[in-house]
Amino acid sequence: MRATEDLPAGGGGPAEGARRADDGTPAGEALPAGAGVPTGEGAPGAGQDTVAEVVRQWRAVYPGLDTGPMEIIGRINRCAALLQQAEDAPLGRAGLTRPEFDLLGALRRTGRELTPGELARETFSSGAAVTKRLKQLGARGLVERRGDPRDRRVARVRLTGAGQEAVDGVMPAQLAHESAVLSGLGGAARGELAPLLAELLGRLEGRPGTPRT
Amino acid sequence: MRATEDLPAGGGGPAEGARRADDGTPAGEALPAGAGVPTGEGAPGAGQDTVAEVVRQWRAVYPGLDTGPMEIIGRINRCAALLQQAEDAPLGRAGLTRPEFDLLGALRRTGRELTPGELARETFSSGAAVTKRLKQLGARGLVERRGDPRDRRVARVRLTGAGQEAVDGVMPAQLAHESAVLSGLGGAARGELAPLLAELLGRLEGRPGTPRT
DNA sequence: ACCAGGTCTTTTACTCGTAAAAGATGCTCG
DNA sequence: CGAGCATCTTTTACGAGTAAAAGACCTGGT
Repeated sequence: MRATEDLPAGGGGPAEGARRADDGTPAGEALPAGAGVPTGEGAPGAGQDTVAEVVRQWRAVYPGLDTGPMEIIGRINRCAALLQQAEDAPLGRAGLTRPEFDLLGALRRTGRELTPGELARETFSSGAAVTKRLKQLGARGLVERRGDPRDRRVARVRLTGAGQEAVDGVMPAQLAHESAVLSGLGGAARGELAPLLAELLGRLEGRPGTPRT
Repeated sequence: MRATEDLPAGGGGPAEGARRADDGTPAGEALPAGAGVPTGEGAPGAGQDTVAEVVRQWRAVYPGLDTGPMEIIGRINRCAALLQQAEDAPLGRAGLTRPEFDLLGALRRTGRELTPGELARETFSSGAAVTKRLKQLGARGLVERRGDPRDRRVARVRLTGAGQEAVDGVMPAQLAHESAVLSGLGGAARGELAPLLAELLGRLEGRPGTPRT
């Protein structure tokens, strides 16, 4: 997760490697956030996820440890990974990657010009990454840049007409696609997940949250 | 996304790019999964997450669209991104990245020798990535490989004593760290999240789920 | 005015992961 | 038996992201 997103996918902002892109996570560290248990496995039934089996294996190895956190964190990580693969079909059709869409989306939702630095913060990515993406999106005619007259260090980036059309053309399909991915989830579950995740995310964001370079 | 994990983090398996993050998410596509709203924002209070603000912006732009999916998917992506940054402190201290830990963890939890292909499936990463990690972990003396006598195409990988010590030394700290990250989340919320995420993950994994190369 | 220090963006060097091709075996079937 | 195809792993080529340094530009104090 990377941590990239801009919202049709539900929310936040820019990409990440969730990223992760992974980041996914860059050269961070590597705790056990949920290795799957892709191998055969006995249980046939529904409702079995790979994380459950991995947790079972770990408990057998370390009977004394509390594996509770794995069941939440591992699942979030795994869900994010699968969602990012499944989620991006409409974007791919439009010839956009998620980080690119996140950037365009930030401009569209805020409705104003943004500087590269602001875009980096909105999309939770590094300034260097934004520079590269702007170069590509500019070459494709989706964004324009002009210098700020007041402060010549600063650039101001805005969507072109084609850029806005691209976002407006993809967004409905993206939201519909995400809706489809979540279908099959009981209505009750859907209603409960959002607030619970909001609480968790609020806590996580409370801490400074490792600002980007 | 990346999307790498092996469990202490809660779950699933290997990385992803998340990323991989990914992003994160590798070169997938880019729906709006939750661009943050890092900018000022008016609301001061607690319980405000960045995704909420992004959703608000999108709704203002597209009043007719159902932004519900964003509130779940965007938050999952953003949580995964933040968790992967916050989560890996103990691993870093041990000199391991998460993908490396995922690999070692797969060997530890299964308790047997695995082939590179099996490791790739367990850790949800590509075979090429496993090859590279095995080279590094082998050079550090954490894993050993020997040829399978029956089938010389196949390699068999196992933890060395040092490798097992590394996992056993880090795992408790990692779980404790993850527990700390989740503290602050009400006990009720903690109890509800795991089964809800399990249901979602089960659905997501039901589909083939883009097998790795 | 000048200069030390800070801000904003881009560039550079590097790492990591992937996809696709290449190698090396094993297996089946005529 | 051996040709052709499948399987397992590694290699190659490349794209993307990051951190850190470099550039360019403001600003406040003296």
